[in-house]
Amino acid sequence: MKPLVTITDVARAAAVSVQTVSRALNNKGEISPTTRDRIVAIAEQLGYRRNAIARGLVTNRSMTLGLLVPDIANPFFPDIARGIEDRALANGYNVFLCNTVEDPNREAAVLALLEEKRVDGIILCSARLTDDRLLPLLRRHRAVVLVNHPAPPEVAASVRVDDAAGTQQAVRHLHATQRTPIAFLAGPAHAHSSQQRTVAYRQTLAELGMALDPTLLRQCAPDAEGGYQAARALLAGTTPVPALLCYNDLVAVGALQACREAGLRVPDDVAIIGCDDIALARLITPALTTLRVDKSAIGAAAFGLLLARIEGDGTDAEVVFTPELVLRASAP
Amino acid sequence: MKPLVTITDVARAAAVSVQTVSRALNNKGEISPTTRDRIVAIAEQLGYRRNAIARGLVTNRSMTLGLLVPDIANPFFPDIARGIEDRALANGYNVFLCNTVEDPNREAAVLALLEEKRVDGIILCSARLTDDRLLPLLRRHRAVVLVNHPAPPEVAASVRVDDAAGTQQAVRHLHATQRTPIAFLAGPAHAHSSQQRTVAYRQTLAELGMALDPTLLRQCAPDAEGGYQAARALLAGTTPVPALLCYNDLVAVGALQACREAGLRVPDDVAIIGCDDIALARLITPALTTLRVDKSAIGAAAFGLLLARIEGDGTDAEVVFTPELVLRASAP
DNA sequence: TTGAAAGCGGTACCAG
DNA sequence: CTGGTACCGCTTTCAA
Repeated sequence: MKPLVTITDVARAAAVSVQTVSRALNNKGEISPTTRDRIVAIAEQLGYRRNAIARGLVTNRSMTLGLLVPDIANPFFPDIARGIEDRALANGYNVFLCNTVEDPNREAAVLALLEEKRVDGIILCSARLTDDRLLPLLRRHRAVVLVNHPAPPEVAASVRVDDAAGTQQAVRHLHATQRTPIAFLAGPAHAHSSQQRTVAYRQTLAELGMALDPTLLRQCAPDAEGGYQAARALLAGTTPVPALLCYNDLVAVGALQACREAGLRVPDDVAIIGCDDIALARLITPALTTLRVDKSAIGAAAFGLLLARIEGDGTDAEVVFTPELVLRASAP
Repeated sequence: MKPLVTITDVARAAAVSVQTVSRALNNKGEISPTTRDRIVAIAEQLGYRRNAIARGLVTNRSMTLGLLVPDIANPFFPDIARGIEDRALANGYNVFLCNTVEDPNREAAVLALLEEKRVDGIILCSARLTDDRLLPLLRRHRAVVLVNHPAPPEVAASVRVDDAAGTQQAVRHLHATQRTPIAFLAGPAHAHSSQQRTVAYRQTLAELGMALDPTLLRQCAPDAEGGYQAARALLAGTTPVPALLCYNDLVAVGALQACREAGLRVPDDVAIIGCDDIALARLITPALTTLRVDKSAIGAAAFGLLLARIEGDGTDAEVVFTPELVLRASAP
C-alpha cells in the first residue's frame, strides 16, 4: 500500500496553503491563473489524485449512484445501464451496478449497503420487493428513480413502459392474423409489469370477444429457462396453442426451443411474440416478432430524472415510453 | 436532503461516548454485552446507518472494488461479474461495474476515476489499453487482477484462459472432420486473447500441414455485428469457406446470420465454432459448437486473487482455466 | 469497561 | 488573491 500524495504534500511542494491548492485543483474561487497553473503542474508531477472519500465527507456528495437490476444477464438491462452510465460519467458520476439476481432479499441488502456508501441517488429497475418493504428503504435515499414500477412522487420519480398499450398491440395482432386462442407466459408474479400486462391481456381478450382460458395464462421466471419450462408445460396439454405471447425476449427464446422440441413449426404451428427487442431477437431463426422499447432512451431518461431530483428540482415525476410492435418471422 | 443520524446522535441518545457506540456497532474492543445491546437497539430505533465515507477516510479502506469489462452486453461478462459480485457481497464489498464499451480511452478514464474513489482493488477484464498506457495506471492501484491479460506479478495477478489449447482443440476438430481450409474471425487486434489465438491458429495449421491463407484470417469487432460484417466480407470471396472459427459466440451468431443470408447451410456447407459457451449458444438453431469456460469460476478466482492481494499475501499470481470443446450442431 | 482527544484529507468560511 | 481555522463522521491511541 503505497503512500499516496495528499493535498498537503502538494501545498508544501508549491509553498502555498492547502486551500490555494484546493482552489487551483477545482478551478473555482478567486485565484491567479499563474499560481493555478503552477500548482496544477506540481500536482501532476507529484502524481496527485484527489481523494473522493475525503471530499465526499465534507461536501456530503459522493458523486456516486446506485443502479439495481434484477438480472444483468438479460440483455435488456445492460442496454439500460449503458444509457445511464454514459450520461453519468459525462456528469462526473460513477455507478454501482448491482445485480439483485431476482432475489428480493438481495435487493433489500443492496439498498442498505448503498445507503451506507452514501450514494447520491439510486435507479431501481423492475423492483422485486413488495411495496411495504420497498418504500421504507427507498425513503431513506436522497433521490430515487424507479424503472418499470410506480411510486408516490415524493418517494421516487419513475420511468415506465406502457405495458397495457404494448400488450394490446400484440394481442390484437395475433387476433387479426387468426392465431387464437392466445397463450401468455406472464413472467414473475411479483413484477409490476407482469401484473399490468396480465390485466391488459385479459381486457383485450374481452374486448375482442375471446374467452379467457386460465390454463393458457402462466407465470414463469423471466429468462430463457423459465420460458422453456412454461412452454413445455403448456404444450403438454391437449389443446393446441397457435399463439404464444411472452413476457420478454428471453422467455420467447426458451419457448421457441420448447416448440421446436415438440415438433411444432414457428410460425406455421405456433406464432411467438416477445418483448423488449434485445439485439438477439433479430439474430435468431426465426427472427422474433417483439415489442420494441428504446432501452438507451429509458436509461437516459432515468438519469435525467435522477439528476433533477439530486439537484433539488424534482418536478417531472414520470416519463412513459410506448412500445412498438416489430413484425418479424416468428409472428408475421 | 434529510438530516441523517450520526454516531454522535446515537451516543447522545444512549448517554455514552461516541467511541462506545463505535465499539458496540462494530462489536469489537472491550464492551459489556449489556451496553452493547442497549446501544444497538437505540441505533436501530433512531434509524442509524453507518457512514462508509467517514469510516473509509480513517480506515483507508473503502470496501469497494472496481470491475471493468469491455462490453457488458456480451453475456460472457455478466457471468463473470456475477461470480465476482456474489463473492464480493459475501465479503462486505461493493462493486463498481464499469462498461468500457471497447474504448481504450474510456478504460483509462475509468481507471483514474476509480483511483479517486479509492477502491481497494480492481479487476480488469480483457484490457484494451496497450501496456505502455495500462501499466502506469495499474501501478497506482493498491491491488489489481487482470482477466485475460498478462502482467508482471508485482503489478497484477491474472486469471486467464488457455487460448492456445482452446484454439488447438477447435482447429484439430475441424481438420479431423474434413472441413478445410479453416477461416478465423480473430476479434479485435488489441485484445491479448486475439493475439494468442492467432498465434495458436497459425501454429496448429502448420502442425497439421495446412497452408495459411491470409485472406481467411480476419479481425473483427467482438460482437454479433462484427461477426456478421467479417463473415460477409469473407463469403464475398471466390474460395468456398467450409469452416469458420470465431473469436467468441456473439461473433459466431453474426457469422451464422451472414452464412444464412448467403444461402449456405450450417453445418452442411459451413461449420462454425464459437467461444465462451454463453447461454445463448445452445438456444439458437443450429446450436453452437463452442469452447466452454466456467465463467462463474473465473469470476470467483479473480475475486480470490484480489482479496489475497488486498490483504497483503499476493502469493498466487496466476490461475489458468482450460477451455473444453462442446460439440453441437453447428460443427458436429 | 469506558471516555477524551487527535486526526484521516479535504472544503468552507472568514480574515488579511 | 491568499491563508488560518473549523469541521465533515468516524476510528484509533492512550488514559482513566
